[in-house]
Amino acid sequence: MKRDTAESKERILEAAEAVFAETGFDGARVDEIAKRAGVNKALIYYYFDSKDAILDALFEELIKKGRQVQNRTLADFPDVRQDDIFRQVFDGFVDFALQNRRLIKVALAESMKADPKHAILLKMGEQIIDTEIENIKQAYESRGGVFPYERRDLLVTEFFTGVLPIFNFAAFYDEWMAYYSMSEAELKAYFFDAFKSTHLASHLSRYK
Amino acid sequence: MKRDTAESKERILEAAEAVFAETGFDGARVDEIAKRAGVNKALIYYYFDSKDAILDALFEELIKKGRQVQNRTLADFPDVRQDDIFRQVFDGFVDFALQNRRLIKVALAESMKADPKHAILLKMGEQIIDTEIENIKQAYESRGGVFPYERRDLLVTEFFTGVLPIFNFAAFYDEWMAYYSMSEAELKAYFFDAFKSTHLASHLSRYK
Amino acid sequence: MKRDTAESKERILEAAEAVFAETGFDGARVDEIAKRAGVNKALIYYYFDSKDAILDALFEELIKKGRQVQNRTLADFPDVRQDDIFRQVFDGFVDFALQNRRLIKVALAESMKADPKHAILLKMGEQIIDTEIENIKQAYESRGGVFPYERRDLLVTEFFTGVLPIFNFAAFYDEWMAYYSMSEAELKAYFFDAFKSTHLASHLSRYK
Amino acid sequence: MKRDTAESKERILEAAEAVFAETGFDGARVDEIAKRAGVNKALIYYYFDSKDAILDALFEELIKKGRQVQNRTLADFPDVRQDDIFRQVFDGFVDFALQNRRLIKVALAESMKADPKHAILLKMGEQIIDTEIENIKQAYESRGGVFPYERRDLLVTEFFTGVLPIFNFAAFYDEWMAYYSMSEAELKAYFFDAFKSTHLASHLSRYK
DNA sequence: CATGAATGAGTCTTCATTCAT
DNA sequence: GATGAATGAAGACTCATTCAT
Repeated sequence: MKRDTAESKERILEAAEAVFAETGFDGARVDEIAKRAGVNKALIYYYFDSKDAILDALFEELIKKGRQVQNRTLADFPDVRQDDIFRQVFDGFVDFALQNRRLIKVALAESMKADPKHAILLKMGEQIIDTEIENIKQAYESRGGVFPYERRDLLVTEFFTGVLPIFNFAAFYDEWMAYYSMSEAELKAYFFDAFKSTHLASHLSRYK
Repeated sequence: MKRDTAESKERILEAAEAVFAETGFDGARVDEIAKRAGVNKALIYYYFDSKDAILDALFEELIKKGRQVQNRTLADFPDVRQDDIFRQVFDGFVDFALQNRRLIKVALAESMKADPKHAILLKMGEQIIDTEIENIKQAYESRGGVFPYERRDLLVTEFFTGVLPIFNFAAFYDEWMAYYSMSEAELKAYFFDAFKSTHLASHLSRYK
Repeated sequence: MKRDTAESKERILEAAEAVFAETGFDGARVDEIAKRAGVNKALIYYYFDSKDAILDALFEELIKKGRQVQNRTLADFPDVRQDDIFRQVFDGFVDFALQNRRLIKVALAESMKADPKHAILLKMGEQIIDTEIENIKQAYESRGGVFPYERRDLLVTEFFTGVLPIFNFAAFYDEWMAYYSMSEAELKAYFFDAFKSTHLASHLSRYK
Repeated sequence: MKRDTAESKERILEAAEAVFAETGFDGARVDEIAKRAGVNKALIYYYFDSKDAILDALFEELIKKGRQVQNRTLADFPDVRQDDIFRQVFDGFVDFALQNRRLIKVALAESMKADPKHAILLKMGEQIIDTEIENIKQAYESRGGVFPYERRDLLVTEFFTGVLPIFNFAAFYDEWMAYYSMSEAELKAYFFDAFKSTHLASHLSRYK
């Protein structure tokens, strides 16, 4: 009873992402994933070693996508001196976060667990911020200046006031709209203003 | 295995909070809670109707504490015109968040689930922000002015760039220190600077 | 719905022994054990960590019983010079083997598996034979003689022509009676004759 | 992954024999057999109806080989009066047993199960011993004598002190060498001595 | 002949919850 | 209050077997 061949694996990943996001990883049932994917439960174990392995596969994909988005963004906006550059860069991240908000939810929840093997968000954050730092540093140096900030300072600043707010925005996007009966447009507009007047302002004042 | 009697309930709550924080609510085992509390598993069901009820009790306490902190803060700093008032107010919130970071972790994770009955963080955020808004509004009006902001705008702004960063800071506090071998003092210092230059700056520019 | 208290564990072990013997360990179903023991399946896991652990417990008991039988036998028949002593000793072993034939079946089957952790029969055999050797050696020495046999030789001889035939006799006891419609008495009589004219004869000719 | 075509079936049987011996029939996985045979799992079901059918095929082959060995032996040693004839006959059986020790393991384990359909060893034993009896009887009669033993007596004697020790020797051959770090030569030498001084001695004393 | 994909029916194990004392 | 024992209802994972190509 084969389907559009080899697409089953994709359907499983898609279904798993949805179920994980809705119930959390531990709350997710493999049965439910199978049902949503429209496949036999055993087929899931044909493609993946375990429930954990499904999440690993999803996270790997997420990290890859994140890297791609960042690389593309850096290529598109090589000069960070213009005032509106940051805004565009962050727009890119917000779109990425929204598109992947289901997995970001799971990543947030899992990363708060005690076992450090779950620390995916810290790893992703580190990668994103280090790349960003490297880029800004090069901009400084290409102008003959010296990058005047410490990595550890920037990691904290960028993670807690840059990366996390965007990820949280994505993670609570749907719940927020449901809770406040707010439209996507309204929510996005408010958030962009908020982010601009906080994180972006800080960026512009810092990196001149 | 009897202790100072009746303190068992407290021990159960304490143990549950720890276990929930380490493994997430769904990942937590009642057996483990009993073991850590040093009580028989059945005793947990003598005091609580269900595993859910334990979390409910913890959340209720958290909300109560949150309200107290906010009330105390508002009482201590009735006049928000001074530049450093906000800083003190947020210091209060950060301390509160850190002290309750185990439950905040759980609240964050649970609030991202699809079922709206888990939306505790949205409720808490709404309460905190509405109270804050009310306070600022009164300050305006006591000076004969008119509060010029919309509630929905402020809810978004305060939630995603005020409440959530602080809660996330608390939630990732331990993991961050472990991941980056960073001391509490260093992490706190960086975070306060970051928060000051983002959220606080925005506040000061907005509410004159 | 408690029963005659704490007897459940015993019933589980008893049922497991029966099921393991009938179907082999891998063929045994925990459900079937629970059904036969008249207990809830989960109770099995209350007392034992796993299906494996049940077998371990049974084997441990078997080894303990084996040691007891051997010690008692050696106490009863300290002087091995009499012709009929060996017969009595072996009678003791045959009774022990028959009484524990269900577990001996499992031990035989498991001991043939590749993974050395299953080698229970080799361990039991070694223990039995070493004790026996030690006993015979002391008899020699108490008479001022020297025990003239090598351990490795005796291990092979005793294991393959002493221990194993008796264990096999026990293991195939029921199947044999069913297959040949033979009575217990007839089977035992033939086997005792056979054993006497083989292993016992060898013993008597060897240890003078 | 095609090989010299049609040899696949042979490879499957070979792999199955190995896996059955290592893990027992119930512990064996068809996947593992396929992997070891280097064929697709479905191909196994092209050649065999079921996992059971593979074992049946192997057992059938074993029984055929057993018959051949016995017939050849009887042809080679028609006159059983010579003292060393039995020794040669048993040597033949030991070689046969060692060469087929993997299947003998499985036969032993399966034959101890409750369901009589597994009683292959009893069937094999009966065939071997009846043939042997028939042969000895003819020797008696050709000399004008009368064969003075009962079939049921001989069945028990030969099975438990003849056939089974040899089969067990084969079944535990590898495990024994591993357990005691004993060489093949040493083990064989000890066993032959042991067998000679027990079963063979009995034979020689009985059939004059 | 051969294979990758698919599946129904288990199979062990877990877990929140309850009960008798 | 407190506990050891007990249980129903899942839960993750397995496995022999089949199917389409």
